[in-house]
Amino acid sequence: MKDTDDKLTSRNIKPTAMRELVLDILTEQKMAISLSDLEQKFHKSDRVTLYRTLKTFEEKKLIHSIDDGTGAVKYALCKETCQCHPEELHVHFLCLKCQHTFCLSDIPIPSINLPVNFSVENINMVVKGVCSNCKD
Amino acid sequence: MKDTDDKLTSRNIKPTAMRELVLDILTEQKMAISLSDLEQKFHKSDRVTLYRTLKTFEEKKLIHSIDDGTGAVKYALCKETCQCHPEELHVHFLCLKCQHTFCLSDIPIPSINLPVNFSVENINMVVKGVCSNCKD
DNA sequence: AAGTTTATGCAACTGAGTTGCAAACTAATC
DNA sequence: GATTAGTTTGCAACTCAGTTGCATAAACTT
Ligand SMILES: [Mn+2]
Ligand SMILES: [Mn+2]
Ligand SMILES: [Zn+2]
Ligand SMILES: [Zn+2]
Repeated sequence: MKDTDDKLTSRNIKPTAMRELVLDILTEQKMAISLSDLEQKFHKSDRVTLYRTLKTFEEKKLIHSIDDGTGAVKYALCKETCQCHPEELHVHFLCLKCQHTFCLSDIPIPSINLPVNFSVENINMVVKGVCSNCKD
Repeated sequence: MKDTDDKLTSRNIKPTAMRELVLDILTEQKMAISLSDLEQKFHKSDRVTLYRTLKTFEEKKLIHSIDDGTGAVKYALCKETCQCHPEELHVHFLCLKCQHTFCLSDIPIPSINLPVNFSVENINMVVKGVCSNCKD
């Protein structure tokens, strides 16, 4: 998996077997997945290793985390060049029927006029509703 | 506490001693508080009762909850007439220094153009950064 | 090869949120 | 005022996500 390795090394992450595997799984996903979801994609796996792998990936901005209020943080790949700055962030969508969490990568988070002397470092915007698949 | 009672009854919540007490504490707060925060305002209290009180308050839209990603949901009073519809919602702010969560009641959540056939029921928008008190 | 750093696996713990159940309390009916 | 029915409260116990410590294994450094 040369391609996978490159993605890891370009983010300064040492490409171990575990990490390649996790990155490949993340790449396959159409929606954001939680640590538990990830764990279940392995037959035998250690929760803590996966946990630390996700932490590393997030620190290095290979993935971003989404707190959609369901109780489990979800993760999804960042775009190649993403540095997760406030201007680069996108809206997320939680479907209340299928419980899937989508990256609305094309929808940037609108900028906000904060009160004076408040400064932004990060923004989490989660829209909840019904997705197109679940629309009756 | 006639005023407190009125607020409760107007939202169809039976005014018990516990509920009056909790509502009074919530009314005093300048920022949103968590269940644990609330618990610590009592000398002797039962976490579960407070938990259920907050749940009831939220169901009846006397308060709204804020998931600011700190691991503990915060709560704050709604405005008198609030029905917590998407158009009525406001932005929240988490200060990464003092960890306080503010209701930016004057800043409505901007409306978003969702992909076709996606519908909104609720939105959570939390801006993280440094508040005016913590600005160095 | 020996030594150093980094990653992994297992056990154990924390803390938020939640449920079940019995006792206490309230409101309604006789 | 006693009887009943419905609601609220308090306590115990549990779930589950997230986290830490530590010992082993693997990967780099000299
Ligand atoms: Mn995303
Ligand atoms: Mn608020
Ligand atoms: Zn759906
Ligand atoms: Zn602050």
